[in-house]
Formats: sequence, structure tokens, C-alpha cells
Amino acid sequence: MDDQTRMLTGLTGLSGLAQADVGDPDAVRKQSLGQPQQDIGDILQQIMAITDESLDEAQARKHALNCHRMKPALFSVLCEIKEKTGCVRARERRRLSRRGSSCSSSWRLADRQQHRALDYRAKLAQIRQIYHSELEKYEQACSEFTNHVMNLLREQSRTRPISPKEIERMVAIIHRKFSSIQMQLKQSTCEAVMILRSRFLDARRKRRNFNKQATEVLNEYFYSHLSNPYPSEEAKEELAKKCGITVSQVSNWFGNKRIRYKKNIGKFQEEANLYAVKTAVDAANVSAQASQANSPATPNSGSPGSFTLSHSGDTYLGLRSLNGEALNIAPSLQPQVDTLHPATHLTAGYEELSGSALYTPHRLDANSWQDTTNTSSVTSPPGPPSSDHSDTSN
DNA sequence: ACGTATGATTTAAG
DNA sequence: CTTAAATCATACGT
Repeated sequence: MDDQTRMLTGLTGLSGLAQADVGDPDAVRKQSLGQPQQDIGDILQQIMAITDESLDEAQARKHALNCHRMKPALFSVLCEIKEKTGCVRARERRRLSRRGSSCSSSWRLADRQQHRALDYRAKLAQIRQIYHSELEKYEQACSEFTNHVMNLLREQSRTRPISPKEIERMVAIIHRKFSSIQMQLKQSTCEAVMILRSRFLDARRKRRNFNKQATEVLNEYFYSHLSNPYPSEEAKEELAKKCGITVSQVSNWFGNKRIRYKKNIGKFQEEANLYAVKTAVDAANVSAQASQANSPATPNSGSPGSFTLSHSGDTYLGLRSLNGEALNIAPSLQPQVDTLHPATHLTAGYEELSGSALYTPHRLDANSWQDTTNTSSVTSPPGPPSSDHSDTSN
């Protein structure tokens, strides 16, 4: 029985048959020569069973093959490729950074594109190489396995009659099995190539603006968290999901938004008020009773009604004049200020930045993300030293 | 055709 | 890693 198990392992594992058993046919012959016929029948059944295996099992087999045979060689080849591409990338990077200061941007762009193409081609070559080596392995394994089985049958033919038809059938089965595995390999390789290509083309694809709904969602979040517009990882994920974009795109968006908002707050007043109204309305729908309960202490909290004016410029100016009062009420409502009175908050922040010096420590703290702003850039935007910001245009 | 808006990338700092 | 800031490259409105 021990002999049988040995043979079975040889049959069920491609790696096994590819290595030792075929490598030493005499051992096989010796084993099978003294074997009772019933064992041979069992073995044949085992062989037949191979055809009934699922693709998963085939995959597992492939994995086993990967693990045992030619693995070191393949691995070293892959390492070589990786090292080569890594070197190229590093060299390219160094070159870019060196040129960056002295050469024009068009050179850098060309370099980048060239590098991308290089990277793409290297990866493609890598995939191709892996595919071919795998294919070769399978072909070899197939022929070895076929030989193995043929030898087996030939030995058996001495003890029992085996028709050539039977042998033919066996060989056909083996070939079918291997070709199906090879097809799978081919398919997965094609898939990999397609993914690579689509990524490569994606990188060069023209920029697309996010759709309106997406920017609306993002803006809503931004202006309703104006005191701290740094969404957590979870928040980013949710926003990404809601907007149908990636998390990194959300991060990009917030990065751009923060810097652009900070640079020219005046320009974003209209937008801010718009979303302030939106979030205020939303908040009102949720906690209308609560805010009403608070209203006696804060008579001016009803003023967001003025935000509904379609002439946002007027709204802004009005808010500005109300600022003194707004300052008094805002701190008492701080936990809700962001959602209930964003515009007030915002305007106050603007006043602070524009040098009006009317601020509370609380507000300063809340808007600390803008603290590093160069105040002059707000009061007098970079470029033409115009008298003042959008106040005049508004 | 041009200027502006905007998403992405790069660089440097923490 | 994340972020601010600068910059790039393209989309888009006029």
C-alpha cells in the first residue's frame, strides 16, 4: 500500500510528476511491475478523476507547481526586472529634480510622459515574460505527464491487454486538461494586460470635472465644516462613495478647496452663503424645535433669513454690518454654529482675517486652519494691487 | 482665442 | 503617511 500512496502523490501533484517520478522512470517501472492489477485499476481511476476536478483545484495545482519548480529561476528573473525598472525610475526621478529648477516645464512634462511610457513597456514585458515562462512550464509538465502515463500503460500492457484506443483516450484527456489550464493562464494574462493598458491610457486621459451633484456634496461638507474642513478617513470614504469618486480624489478636492478658499475668501462668499442656506435649511428641518427653544436668548439668530436674498453681494454687506452683534451670539451657539449659522461664522472669520481685529479667542481657535494665511493676500490679492477684494465687485 | 475654473501632481514640511 | 503651497494641464465659458 505504501507504494500506491507514493504513486498517487506522483499523479495528483504536477510538481511531483514533473520532478522525481519522471526523472527516474526506472523507479516507476520497478514499482508498477510488482503491483497487483487492482492497484493499477485504482491508479487509472485516479487519473480519470483528474478530469473531474474543478478549476479551483487546477489553480491550486498551479500554485503548487509555482512553489516547487523553476521558482528560484523565475524569482531571480523577476527581481532583475524589478531592480532594472526601479533603477530607471530612480534615475529618472533624480534627473527630473535636477532639471526642475533650471529647465522649462515642457521638458519635465516630456520626461514624465517618457517615463510613463517606459514604465508601461517594462510592465508589459514583465507580464509577457511571466506568461511565456508559465506556458513553457505547463507544456513541459504536460509532455512529461503524458510520457509518465504512457510508460505506466506500457508496463501495464504486459500484464493486461490495453487497447491503443485506451491510450489515445488517456492522452487526449491529459492534453485537454492541460490546455484548459493554459487557456486560463492566457485569459488571466490578457486581463492583466488590459488592466495595465487601461491604466496607462487613463493616466493620459483628459481631465474630467466632477459632476454637479458630486461637487455639491463636497461643497456642502466643506462649508458645513468650515471651522475644520478636514474630513476623517471615514468621512472621506463616505464622501467618495456619495460622489462616485475615489478617496484620494476627495483628498485632492479638499486640499484644493482649502487652499483656494483661504487664498481668496471673498471670491467664495457667494458660494459659502449658498451652502450656508442649504445646510441651515437642512439643519432646521432636523432640529427646528431645538433652535427655536434657544432663540429667546439669541434674537439675531433669525437673521439667516436675510441669506435667502438672491443678491448675495447685498447679503454679504449686510452681514458685515451686523457683524458686531453676530460676534456676540456666535460663541454661545458654538456647537451648532457650523450647521446653523455658517455664513455668520464665515463672515466673522473673514473680518478677522481682513484685519478688523474683532474676534473672540474661540473663533480664532475654530478657524485656526486659516491662521497661516497671509492677511495681505486676502485684503489685497496677489497680482494687481487693487484697492480691495471682491467688495468692489460685489 | 482667451481667461478662469478645476482636478491632479509635485515639493517640502511635519 | 497627511498637509500646504505651488504648479501643471485640461475643461469650460466668454
